[in-house]
Formats: sequence, structure tokens, C-alpha cells
Amino acid sequence: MVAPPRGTGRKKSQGRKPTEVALIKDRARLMVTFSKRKSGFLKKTSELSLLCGVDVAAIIFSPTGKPSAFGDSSVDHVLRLYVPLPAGDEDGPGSGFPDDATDGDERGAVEATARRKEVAMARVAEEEARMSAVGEKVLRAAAGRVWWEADVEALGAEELHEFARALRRLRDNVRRHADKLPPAHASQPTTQLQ
Amino acid sequence: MVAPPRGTGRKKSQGRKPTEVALIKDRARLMVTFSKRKSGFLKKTSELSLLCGVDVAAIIFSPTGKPSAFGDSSVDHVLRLYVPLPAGDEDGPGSGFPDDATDGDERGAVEATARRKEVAMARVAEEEARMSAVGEKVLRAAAGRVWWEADVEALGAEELHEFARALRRLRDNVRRHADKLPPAHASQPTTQLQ
DNA sequence: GAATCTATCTTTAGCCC
DNA sequence: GGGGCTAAAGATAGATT
Repeated sequence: MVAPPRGTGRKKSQGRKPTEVALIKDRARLMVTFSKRKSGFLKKTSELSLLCGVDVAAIIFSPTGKPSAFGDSSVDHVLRLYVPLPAGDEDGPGSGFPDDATDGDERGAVEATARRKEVAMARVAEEEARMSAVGEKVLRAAAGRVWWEADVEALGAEELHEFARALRRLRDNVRRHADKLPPAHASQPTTQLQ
Repeated sequence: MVAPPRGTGRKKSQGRKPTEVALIKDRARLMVTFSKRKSGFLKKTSELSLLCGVDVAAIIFSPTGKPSAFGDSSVDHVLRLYVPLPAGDEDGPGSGFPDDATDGDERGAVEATARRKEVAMARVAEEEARMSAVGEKVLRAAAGRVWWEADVEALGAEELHEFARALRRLRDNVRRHADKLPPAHASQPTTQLQ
């Protein structure tokens, strides 16, 4: 409530709102928030890895659809790999993809997009794992401990529950959108490098 | 600086240290910090996804070697998948694993561990992608935007540089450890559920 | 060891440039 | 798009229970 620190006529801001965790309506505001949050997220990732000496991999798909991965320098390399993908390839780690809602060509293009994303994410994680595997291999061996002993309990805790609720809401929202999908609008990739 | 809020003889703490980002030496302290940081990390992940409506997947390997994945409820399912793995399997997404330092049976067991981790991480991301793909598919289509347009620039920023430095240090440290690896200690999995 | 508390440090929303 | 600023909200190290 004191006078503004600088002589400019800048109106002082009250910081931020009490932080309501909900989808931001304003598109512009959302993008700004995403940028800032993404930076903070990266910093947290870095600190967690650095302070505790653990491997952390993270993949984020921005509101505009741009994929970003953190946790390793291989990200640069991996990203370069799946960007030039033109259209129509079917190699995938799992390959057991449940093709629901296959009723048209336009829809096929959309599905191809989704499939490409799968491959991309799997590839990022794969590459990430390959690098960190070297470190893990030795560290685990030196400590004489085995890493397989997955704690489902630790994950199923209240922490996960909070997130699961949000996920469910998002998925429900998607369902509704899926019903009134326009039958034709096949957006094809404008980025054809080579 | 005022008197302690409670009448107990509790010595008041100065909060925390000025936050020095370095590997924590004290093991006990490290575990506590990891727990707290992990919670915070999850919260950040949740908020980022909720506020901006984006897909975020994260995989963390704890100091004790326990893998944890966030960003989707499929995590539970996925973890269950790779826990029961006994020993000696070779299916993998990439399968192009560079086998360096292959000189003994004991070493082979260690390598198998690393390989299993690869498969695990890839599988987690794969499963995660499969679920989020549904949402992305619709959202991308509705917006008429394509998601492939990876911004290598955004990743190569100073943010990544900071992390890359830490990664390099960690890898260098691993190299040294690799040289004086004990020739035999093959720890086998005690968790054989079927 | 987890839960709690508190003091302090960190992140970030809102504005500006 | 980016960077800077301020102040409020949030995260958390240390101690205590």
C-alpha cells in the first residue's frame, strides 16, 4: 500500500489472484501462463534431478500443439527426428493401437496425427532412457540394490487421486467434443521439409 | 523474531537454507527432500495440465530406484505390467541397444536391468500417449492446427543448458565408476510373483 | 517415518516495456 | 515472441511431535 517503488505512473498490481486451479479461458493469458509455468516446471525438474541425483523425464504438449521434452539433452536430437515425418508410416513400439472411430478418410488423417504423436512420445522416452540407463546401470550395481519393486501404493496415493480427477474431467470433456466432430476438415501438414 | 507461537520450548527454525542446488550428501536428508520435492513436482504437473489444458507426462526414478510416473491414471496399470518381469527377455521398442562393456555373466545381469528400465520407460510413455491421444486427436482437429512443428529453439534455450551441464557432470561421474566396477555381484530379483 | 508447523525462499499473476 | 518489475501465493528446509 506504500507508494510505487518507481516514479512512473505505473499502477501497482496486487500480485496475482488467489490461484484458482481451472482452465484459463483467455487464450492470450493462457499462453503467457503456459510459458511461465513451463519454465518453472523445467526448473523444478532440474532441481529435483540435481539435488537427489535421480533421472527425470518429462514430455509436454503445448496449447498450440508443440511437443517439448525435458530431462535430457537428447531431446534436441529426438525432436529433430520426428519433425520431418511427412505422412503415412506405421512403425511403432506397441503397434497394438485400438483404432476406434474409423469412418472416413478425413478422420484417417486425424488419426494418423494421433498415431504420430504416440510414436513421438515413445521415441522421446526411449532415447531418454537409453542415456540415463548408463548411469542407472552403474549406480544400481554399485549400491547393490535392484530398482524393480515398483511402488504402486506410492503412486495411488492422494497425490495421484487429485490428478486423476482432473484427468477424468478432461476425458469427459473430450467425449462430448468427439460426438459433434465435423465430418470433414482434414488438415494436412503444411510443413513439408524435403 | 517474535516469541514462538506456542508455549512449548521449541526452538524456532530459520526456515530453510538459501537453496543451494547441489547433490545432497546426507542420505536421510536426501530421501526427505525427494519426498517433498516429488509432491511439489506432481502438483506443478497437475496445475500446468489443468490451467493450460495440456498433456504432461513425467517419469521419475527415485534414489532407491523405484520408478514413478505422473500425468495419467494409466500409470498404475503400466507399473503393474513391468513389475512381474522375472529375468531374461529381449523385446523392446528400439531394440538398438548399444551394448558397451559386455564381459561377463554378472555384468549381463546388470545390463538386463538397464534394458528392462528402457522397456519400462518406453511402455509408460506409450501407454500415456495412447490415452492422451484421444483428447489430442479431437482438440487438434477442432482447432484446425497441426502439432508437428517442434520448436527446437525453445528447448535449446538457456534453460536446457543449465540442465545439460548437470547431465554431463553426472555422466562423467558414471564413467569413472564404470572403470572400477566389481567383477561379480549379480543381484537377482527377489520379487518373483509368478 | 509421516504429519505438522513456521520462517523463509521461490514462483508467478498482473503490468509494463 | 521476449524481458523486467512487484507483491502475493506457493513451496519447502529444518525442527518438532
